Amino acid sequence: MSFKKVRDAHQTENTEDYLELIADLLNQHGEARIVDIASNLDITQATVNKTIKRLQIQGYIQKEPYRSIFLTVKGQQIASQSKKRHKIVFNFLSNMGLDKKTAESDSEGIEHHVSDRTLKKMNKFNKTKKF
Amino acid sequence: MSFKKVRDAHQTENTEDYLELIADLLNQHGEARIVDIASNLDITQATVNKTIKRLQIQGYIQKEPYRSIFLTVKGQQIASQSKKRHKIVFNFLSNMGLDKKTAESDSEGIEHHVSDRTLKKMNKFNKTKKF
DNA sequence: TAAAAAATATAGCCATAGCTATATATATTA
DNA sequence: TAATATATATAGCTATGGCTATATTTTTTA
Repeated sequence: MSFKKVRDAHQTENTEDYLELIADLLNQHGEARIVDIASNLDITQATVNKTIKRLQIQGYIQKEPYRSIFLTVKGQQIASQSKKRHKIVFNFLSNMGLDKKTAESDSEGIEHHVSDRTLKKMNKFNKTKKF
Repeated sequence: MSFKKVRDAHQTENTEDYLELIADLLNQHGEARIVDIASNLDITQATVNKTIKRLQIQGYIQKEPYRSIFLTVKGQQIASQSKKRHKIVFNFLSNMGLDKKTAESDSEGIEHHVSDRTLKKMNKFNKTKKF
């Protein structure tokens, strides 16, 4: 076993969740606001504000004070990769016969822990219905 | 989406990893020591010591100062449930055609994010090779 | 058994992600 | 436009899990 740097992994997870959500909000509403993120993640705006600051420092997002949020190229890349992974996992779970709700909530957790190898198998199965 | 209490989830993950590992060490070597846990998890003994203290306070393990670690009934229950989940996920990934190494490392991450519903599907597939 | 080595414990540091309470800025509406 | 409502920001608190450095205890070995 090797759980090395689980802490880092968790931060990466959190980062990916934020970026994916921000991308969704931008697509759906043309803008991503702190309130929206807070309500989606079911946490307070203060917490979101703090994390947004970190994401900004780390170069994933671009933002002016009191203005809404945009993704940098770096942020967009992470968001689209995450989205892609998410979709593959979601479709795979659906193809296993799971209901939408379960497939959705499980895929949110699982997407961050699936290697490229495994993802490829899932993707192949989604397309061919065979392993 | 609902990532409610992700932080709590992460602590649960960590707890499960520790308890599962402690159970393994007890089975394999008759005792679970802080050094062993540290080397297995690739973290320092000081960190393990601190977490062990939390697990003790939370009633998962029993331990005297400078002595090795034992699981309480509560701790054993979590450990065996985790182990069971882990095995199902590992077998499922193996049955998908993934190599041992990938199946092992992916299952460690995934086991904490699989609902009972999904677990059942995996288990059924492991037994019947059908969904 | 006394010295050396190994294991455990503790103190004190950092970063993160939660929270509440409060201040400030922006947007809405009367 | 002025008042109100909404959104954002900040301060300060908690708990966690990392770390290093250092003390203490236990075990091993010379």
